[in-house]
Order: sequence, then structure tokens, then C-alpha cells
Amino acid sequence: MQKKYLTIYHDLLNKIQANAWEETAMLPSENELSILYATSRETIRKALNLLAQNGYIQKVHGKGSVIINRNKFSFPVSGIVSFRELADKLDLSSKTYVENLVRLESGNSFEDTLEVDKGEPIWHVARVREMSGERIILDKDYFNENYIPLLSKEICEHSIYEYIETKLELVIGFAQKEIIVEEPTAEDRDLLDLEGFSNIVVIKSLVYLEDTRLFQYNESRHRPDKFRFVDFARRVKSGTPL
Amino acid sequence: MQKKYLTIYHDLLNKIQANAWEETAMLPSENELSILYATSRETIRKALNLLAQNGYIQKVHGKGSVIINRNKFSFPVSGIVSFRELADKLDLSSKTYVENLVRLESGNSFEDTLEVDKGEPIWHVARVREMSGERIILDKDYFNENYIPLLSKEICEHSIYEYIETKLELVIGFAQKEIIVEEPTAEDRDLLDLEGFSNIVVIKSLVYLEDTRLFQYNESRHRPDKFRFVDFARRVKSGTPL
DNA sequence: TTGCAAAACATGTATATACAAGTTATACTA
DNA sequence: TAGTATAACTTGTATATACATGTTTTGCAA
Repeated sequence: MQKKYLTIYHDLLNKIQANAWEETAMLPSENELSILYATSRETIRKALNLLAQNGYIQKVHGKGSVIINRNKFSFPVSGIVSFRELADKLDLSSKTYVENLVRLESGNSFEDTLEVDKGEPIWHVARVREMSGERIILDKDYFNENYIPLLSKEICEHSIYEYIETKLELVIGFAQKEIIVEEPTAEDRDLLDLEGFSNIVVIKSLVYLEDTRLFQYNESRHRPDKFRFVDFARRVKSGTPL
Repeated sequence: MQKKYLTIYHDLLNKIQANAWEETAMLPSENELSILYATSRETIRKALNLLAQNGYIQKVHGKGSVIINRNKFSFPVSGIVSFRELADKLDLSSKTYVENLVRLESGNSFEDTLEVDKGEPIWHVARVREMSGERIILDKDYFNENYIPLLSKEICEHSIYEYIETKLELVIGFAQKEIIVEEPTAEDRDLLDLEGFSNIVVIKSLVYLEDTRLFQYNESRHRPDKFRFVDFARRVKSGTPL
């Protein structure tokens, strides 16, 4: 990593998480930091703005940068994080079962959602996530074949995202997500341990590459008692000025 | 509004929403914009970064700023938006019933959550939101009395946030949120039209002022069939460099 | 015509300076 | 001593310049 403001960002983040500045809960001033890291104030400000965006600090005009206590709702699951990365982070004993892996040939109903031409093939994967012996999550993925030409059972069992990013060298940019609650389908009842729950939490995501190409539609279907979504939000000033 | 980059941000946002640049779905280049608005490129970049943060454009290195199509999941409900503002935006025929409004004196269980001293009073409001004739949402609010000294039935029926921001002139900064699914309580069953639903979606929020003071805890309890949460997320590069 | 190198153009990073605006500590005055 | 004005901090905004890096167009050469 050669970008100064990113290395400073990560260094500050590590120190925040290691509880340096515990007494004051304040970062050193921008001028102090620019001397500390031997760089300009603008570069420091870029690192600080990243910390603020991600909910680690709050900048207060005239005062300084206050460290935000994130122990309230523990850590955020926001952003785009794959199940594999999440399970690793939480150190959960988890298992993934590939229930279905097909190359949909044509006339399927996802051509519109994925914005591919009629007749273009689409990869479909259905996976069940097991945590502490219970089948909790059903993940249904649909990929544009132009970007993900090949999928194997092994890749799906490990981590599709790791495959996409390291092997295919595609860079994921952003996602539009929607969370709703539905009644379980026959498939949900068949594949998951629903234990009498009459609702299921569904996260639908459209995932785009860094160059704005749409490449994935995902439906993550969770048993309601195991679902949890943590978010950090800044107040949007609704008053459109001028 | 005197801040250049903010006026440019709002102007560009209006034009995006009015579908200027429809053919290319691209903004003019930073240099063109800096001439157009008679300002420096850095100021333009501040406005563009705001647009990118809020999910309106995606910047592509070497190419330009691509406008993100937000019609997929319609508009986002992310960020901190009050029910009043939301209902106004959606033009819903809605109604608010204040079911409870008390000044909790001491020994209540929310002293810890709101981080107030033992014995300090806390304002509590319970409100039911009705949409198209159905009682859908139960909003339970708890305010630190140091910041919100007085609440009336009229304020609660209209909009507490408008009161806080315009009358009390407090500036809301950010919130930590958690979304989970619970079984309905007796209170939920009593106050809402649950129609046999055996689950309820709960959004718990800790809301902070711009200077990081915690002033509100909120629980928004939704009937699952009427709940919907839309989000925009950027990929976090998990690989901690260096 | 095809292929490729170079130029032109796009955004990204780093630095410097100046001043505005909010907060806190200092020191002076009544 | 108490109050207040000032100075010394803090972050915020605006501008300019230089170069790095990625993309597209241009034009030359085979």
C-alpha cells in the first residue's frame, strides 16, 4: 500500500481499536497528526474523513475528533461482506452446503433483473448456511455469465467472493440492498430448520463492479430469530438550500 | 447557503434527479464542471464525493462520474429520517396517536442506555403510526431531559424532530441502529393491528447530537408485512494493508 | 487495413497557502 | 474577584500546483 492517507487511516483505526487515547476519547489535532506522520494537513484530513464516514470518529468544529464508542450494538455488519468473511470474523463454527448449482440457459425470469440479453445464460447457486448445527440461512445467487464464466461446487463451498476478487480479479464497487419480511416458501421450509417460524427475513442485493457493471443478484433468506443488521447512519440535512 | 461545494452538490443532485445527462448517464468532467461553476477543481471534487457517498454517482478512474440508477429498489430509507418527513415525502395519508407521554422520575431501566445519572428524569413517548386505516408502527422514544426539557402532546403529534431542530436548535449528528425480529409483546398486540402476525420487526436506535452527546433512544416496532429497509453500501476492502 | 505508440484527457494523490469560523485558555480591566 | 475581551488554539472552506495513474483517441507505421 503506497497511498499515504490510506496507511494513516489504517494506522489510526488500529490505534482506536487498541484503545489508545482511552482517557480523552479524542484524536490528536490535525496539526499534531500532520507532524506525527510527516505529511500535509490535507492528507491527514482525508484519513480522518474516512474514519468519520465509517463511523469511527465524529469531527466537532473547533474542538477536534471524538472517538465514537461502538460497543453499544457491538460491531456493524453493514457494507458488503460475504458470509465466509463474516464467519471468519466471528469465529463461528459454520458450514456451507451447495444445494443447487446450474447454468440457466434461457427464458429465465432473472434476465431482466440482471439486465442481460434474452437467451444469455445466468449462473445460479443456492447455498444453505449452517451455524452451530442449525440450518439458518438460504443464499440464492445469480451471476451474469459474461463476468463469471465458470463456477464449481468447490468455489461455492469456499467463497465465491474470494474467487471473484483474487482469481477473476474483478473489483466489487457497491450494492443496492432491500430488507423485507416474507412468508417462507416451500423451498425455505424444505432447506432450512425453520422450527415453526412463520416469517423469513429476506435481504435482496444488486451488486455492481467498480466500473458500475451489474454482475450479481443475491437473495439472502434468514430465519428471523437469527437475523441481525447493524448500521451507522448520519443525519441527512433535508432542507434543500437556496 | 454560502458553502460553494454544497450548493454545487445540490445543483448537481437536482439535475441528476431531473434526468439531465440522460443519454450518457455521465456527469461532465471535473474540469468542465470547474469552468461551469467558476470554481477550482478541488471544490468540484468535494461536491462529487458527496454525491458518491450518498449513492448518486460512481466515480471511475480515468473515465468520469457515472450516474447510478436508483429506480431498482426505488429510493433509500437509510439515514436518519423521521416518520413525519417520510410520510410527507411519500404523500401518505398517515396519522399519529400519542398513547403515552410521561416524565420517568427515577429507577427506570433506561438510565444506563441513555447514560444519564441515577435519578435523572427521562422523557418517554409512545406513539402509534396509522397508515391507510391500519395501526402499523409503534414508536417508543426516550429522551435525556438535559437536552429535551419539555415535551407536549401537540409536539409529539406533529414532529418531535422538527421541534428539536427548529425550536431547541439542536443539531442531530448520527445514529447507531440495530434491526432485529422479535415476538410481539402484550403492548404490541394491544396497540397495533397485528392481524395474526407472530413476529415484529424492531429497529433500535441510539441518536447522538453533532457534538457526540447521546440524547435519544428509540425503538420503532413494525408489523412485518409493512416493513421495508433500503440501503446503499460500498464494498469495504477487508485486506488491511501494510 | 491493421496494429501500436503517443498524445490527449479523465480521475487520484500530495502539498502549500490563506482565510473563515467555532472553542478554549489567557490575561487584562473594572 | 468577576467579567470580558483577546489570543491561541481547533476544524472548515477555497484555491493553486504538480505529478501519478487509468482510459480513450489520434495518427503514424508496417
